[in-house]
Amino acid sequence: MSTGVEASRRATAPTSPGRVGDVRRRNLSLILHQLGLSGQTTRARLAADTGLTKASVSSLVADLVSAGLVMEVGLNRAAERGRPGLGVALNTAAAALGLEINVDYMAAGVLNLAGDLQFHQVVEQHNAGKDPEEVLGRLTELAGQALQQAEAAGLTVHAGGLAVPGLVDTASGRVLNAPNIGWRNVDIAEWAASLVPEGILGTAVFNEANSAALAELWYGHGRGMGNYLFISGEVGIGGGIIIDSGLFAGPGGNAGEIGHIVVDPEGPECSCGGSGCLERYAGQDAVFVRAGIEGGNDAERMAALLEALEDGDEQALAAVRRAGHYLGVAASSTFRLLDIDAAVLGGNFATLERWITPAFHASVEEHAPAVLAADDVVVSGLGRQAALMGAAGSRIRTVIEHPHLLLKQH
Amino acid sequence: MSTGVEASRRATAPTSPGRVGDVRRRNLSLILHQLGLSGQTTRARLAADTGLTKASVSSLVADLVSAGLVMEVGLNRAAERGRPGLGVALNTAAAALGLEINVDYMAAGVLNLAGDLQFHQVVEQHNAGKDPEEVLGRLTELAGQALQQAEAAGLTVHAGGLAVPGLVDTASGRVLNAPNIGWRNVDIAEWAASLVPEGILGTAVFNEANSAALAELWYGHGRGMGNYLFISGEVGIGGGIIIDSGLFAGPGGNAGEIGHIVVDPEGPECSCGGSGCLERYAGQDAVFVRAGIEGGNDAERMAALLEALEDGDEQALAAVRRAGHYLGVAASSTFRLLDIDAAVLGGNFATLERWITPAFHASVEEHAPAVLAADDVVVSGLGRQAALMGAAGSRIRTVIEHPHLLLKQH
DNA sequence: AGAATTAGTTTTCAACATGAACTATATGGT
DNA sequence: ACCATATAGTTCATGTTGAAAACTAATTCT
Repeated sequence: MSTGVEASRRATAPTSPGRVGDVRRRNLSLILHQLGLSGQTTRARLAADTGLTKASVSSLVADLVSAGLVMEVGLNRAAERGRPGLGVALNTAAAALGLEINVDYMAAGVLNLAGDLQFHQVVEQHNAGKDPEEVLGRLTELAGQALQQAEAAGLTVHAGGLAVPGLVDTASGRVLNAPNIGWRNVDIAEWAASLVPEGILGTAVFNEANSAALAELWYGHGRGMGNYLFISGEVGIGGGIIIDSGLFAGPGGNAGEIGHIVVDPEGPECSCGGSGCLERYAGQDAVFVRAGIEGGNDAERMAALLEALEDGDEQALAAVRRAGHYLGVAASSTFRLLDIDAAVLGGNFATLERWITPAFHASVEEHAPAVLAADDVVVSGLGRQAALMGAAGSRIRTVIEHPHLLLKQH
Repeated sequence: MSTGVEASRRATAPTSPGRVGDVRRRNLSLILHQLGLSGQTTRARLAADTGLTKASVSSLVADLVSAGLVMEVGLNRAAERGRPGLGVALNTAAAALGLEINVDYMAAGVLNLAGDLQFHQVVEQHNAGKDPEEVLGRLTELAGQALQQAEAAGLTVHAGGLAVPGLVDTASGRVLNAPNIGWRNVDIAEWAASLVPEGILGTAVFNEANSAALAELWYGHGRGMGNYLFISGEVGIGGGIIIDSGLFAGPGGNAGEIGHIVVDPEGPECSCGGSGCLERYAGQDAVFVRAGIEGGNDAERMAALLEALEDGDEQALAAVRRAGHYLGVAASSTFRLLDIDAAVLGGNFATLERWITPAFHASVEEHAPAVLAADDVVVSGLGRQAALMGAAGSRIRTVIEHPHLLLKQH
């Protein structure tokens, strides 16, 4: 007697036929997924944990081993009676390349199947207004170094992911509009295709905030949270919506743009053409102006703001409190609209944590009381690795969800 | 060479093993889904449309016929050469019961697999503050009449769906909080279980606005839209988010509560405990007060408002324009946040269409320019049938997505 | 009447997970 | 030492499933 759960957690009806082979694809993925949860384990335990039979697990694991996704790691002493199992684990030699282009830096790193960031390099560099070809050229170099290191360490890089601060069309590999670096309708599919020579899965483009939101979910403080709004304070304000332990990307793949929620219908015009957007109240520039901080590049101004806050400068404190207040307004609306009850703050908001979260909390309590528990606001600990790890992690997930793409036979 | 679509349209990794039999379940559903699109067709065309082989289609259709979900409808003259196909179609004798409890009426109807509303009855009745047992008792009577009519017409009612104006827990069959009828934490699972005697799928509870949003998608003006925000103006303001032709229900099943988006951070307190909520600006009571309409029940006041608007009463016009303006603020935020670009207005907002949509459009153009095309705001035509059809339709979808539940053997 | 064309069924086959039987390797008690 | 017991992993027969191809059926065109 069901009361209809299946109708609320909607799984849309299939539009393509199921083949017998789909079952194996699903179970290959299931094994990888379970290995991600269990770490090192044995075939017998995998069978018990997944509900598959021992026979099936053995067969599936054999395929995954020959695809280089799973490795055998000697005996697994269970310290109990019976024959000890042979240890199996995700193959740490399988990896994905993660890249990020941001306003004042670019970064590259290599993430293995188990989620360990193996190499990571950040290059400070101003990318705003630069020619995309030039920026991509330098990124190619940086990626090449990372790939070389990976190869030297015996890793196989199966895919790449690039995070950029703006709207992207992941499907076609284009950056639609990245205002903060001045890119508009840049097609990087061709560039991406040649980037990872061995990676038969190619290189995909992602939105920076969405990538960071996923990085928190998989590798950061969002682990185990399942549902939250990630708010990224870079030059603009980005966001990522995590629902049921997955990204809610929206129909076009660009949901989560919390920076252009209207927080005051009578508010000032925004660069997006609208008015009263959150970004005009809690964006980096808005806060600097309110705090009376002038001159220097972004990093210098942020340093000056932090110093002023440490010194108890009333103008700086008020500016940050105001940002937190409006951030809370936008978050309240989002919580109510999407039925979620937690937030993760990243980017500058993580840096400003001490001063911004009290105002944020108070504002949410005012506008959407009883939604947020005290410990449901978490601050990112991933820093500048977040977007890059999310982009690479998305590709790792692609491998975990579609391992059959890497099987030799067929 | 993929650029990673599969990573953006996230399909979370499986957590349960796939069996060979799952393939058939999926293909049974695929056939029903295609029949819903095609109407009457033939096995050969089904094979061409779905990608399955003719042999598989024949076998699947045979199962569905014996389950009473598909019927053969004589020859299908194609007016071309070759052997004519045997017509097959969704069995119009398979149906679901739809029910709605609202503030000042309750309704019942029976919807068949093809989406035709067979019986439909509305009873004007004030339910606010009444004892749930009493209301459910009267609804049982109404449902009984509908079921009797259905039986007399030879229909088989497989499941039921009830829409209520408030937060529900569909999984456990409870109404968590329905402020406008005064229900709080009412467990109706037991009542629901005994409602549809033959229906082995039971009766499920849904949120009224979400149900109405789905009704628009399947049977109303939302057909073919795929992505939109449905805004329901009843006593409160509800909403439903349709993404990729499915309901985005959120983690708890109650997403879409657009009525409590903050449209003015300095705004008045709301009954929800927050402040500046949309409902305080565009809710029924707020509009009546602004328009200077007093006395009478809701229906009478709405009639008075419409008369005043027709007469060109400036106060009434301003009140409705103001509601449209703030509705546009909340919609703008939603569009940006969720990356959607269309809206469907239902309930009172459909009634007030002529006066409210110009202000709505202007407001969206001001706060989120270039998001909305002129023809991307649509008005519901389903009226009081919307919620009921959505609730029944959700159960019809359950059958279409899980037809194996109704197969005799196994 | 016969060729052409389309619909639908039957037959054969390969992929796949299951379940049971079997082999392999450990521990613990006597 | 030896054997019962327990656990790990493999082998093999079986049932379900859709694909592919051959086949039968029904209609139109010439």
